[in-house]
Amino acid sequence: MVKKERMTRGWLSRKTGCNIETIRYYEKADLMPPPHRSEGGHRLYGPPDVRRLMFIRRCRELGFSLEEIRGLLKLVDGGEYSCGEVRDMTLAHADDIHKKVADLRRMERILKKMAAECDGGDVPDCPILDVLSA
Amino acid sequence: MVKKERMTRGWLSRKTGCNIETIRYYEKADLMPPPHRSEGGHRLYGPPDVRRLMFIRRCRELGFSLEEIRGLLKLVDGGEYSCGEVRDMTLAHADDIHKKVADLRRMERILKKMAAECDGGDVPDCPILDVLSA
DNA sequence: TATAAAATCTGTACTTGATACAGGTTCAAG
DNA sequence: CTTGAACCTGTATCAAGTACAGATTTTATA
Repeated sequence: MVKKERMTRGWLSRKTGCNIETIRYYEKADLMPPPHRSEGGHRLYGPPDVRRLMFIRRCRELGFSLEEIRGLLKLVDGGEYSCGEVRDMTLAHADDIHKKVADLRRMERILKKMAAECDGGDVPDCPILDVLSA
Repeated sequence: MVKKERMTRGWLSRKTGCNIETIRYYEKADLMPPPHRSEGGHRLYGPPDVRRLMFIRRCRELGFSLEEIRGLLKLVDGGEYSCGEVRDMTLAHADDIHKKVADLRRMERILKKMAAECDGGDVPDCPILDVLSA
């Protein structure tokens, strides 16, 4: 006998790691489609919803805005996705991230240097403002 | 005669690229110090404010919360902590940054890899979308 | 100098991307 | 058949801004 598990909002939340309230929010925000409902009005999902929500979550982690994700999903839903458009968005994001990494590494190095100077006993004259505001 | 340019909020906004309203917001949020005022009550800034605001902006771009930036600015402002405390906070921040760098590098790698798999044409099976929803 | 136009002032409302809570209903286990 | 967990809706809250309204100040032009 197969264990019949109801695929409710809580189930989807557990499957995806997405906050249960956020699922409702994404539905209202037109990222997730309105799901089927039980007799009593409870939301009922399925594996495709897991896939879609994972996609949304992954995109958020990668720094896409909900608006951008809506765009990506439209490509998915429409079936006529232009791979070039998706690639362009992706590369633009990758480029942003690359620049951020460079700055963060610079900042890390400076903070470590400050800490080292601080070890010596005198208050360091912090150069971090200069570096990041340049 | 030197052209005397009033260093108002609009000036600071133009110098830093920061939204003019956001400057007021940062003042209320204790990130920017209350500036001097003209006779009529208009805010008057100076070069140090440009430096500080640029720093805040860059930190935001790098993913620091206002709370974290407040912490960094306290280190920068100095005087409030013992040398040991400064060193500890600084190293903690450096550690945070190190983790952020690792995460961002991972994201960048994934995005680049996905883009590489994409030939840019109108192929109706975009690998990026597959990868993201997998 | 008078006055119009631009900039700024304060306070409040709206936005995004969630998350939390209140009070009521449905579901499933015992 | 009860009872508690899970779910429902709606609204409130949060962070980090952004926008607007109506009043005042500053600056430029006639």
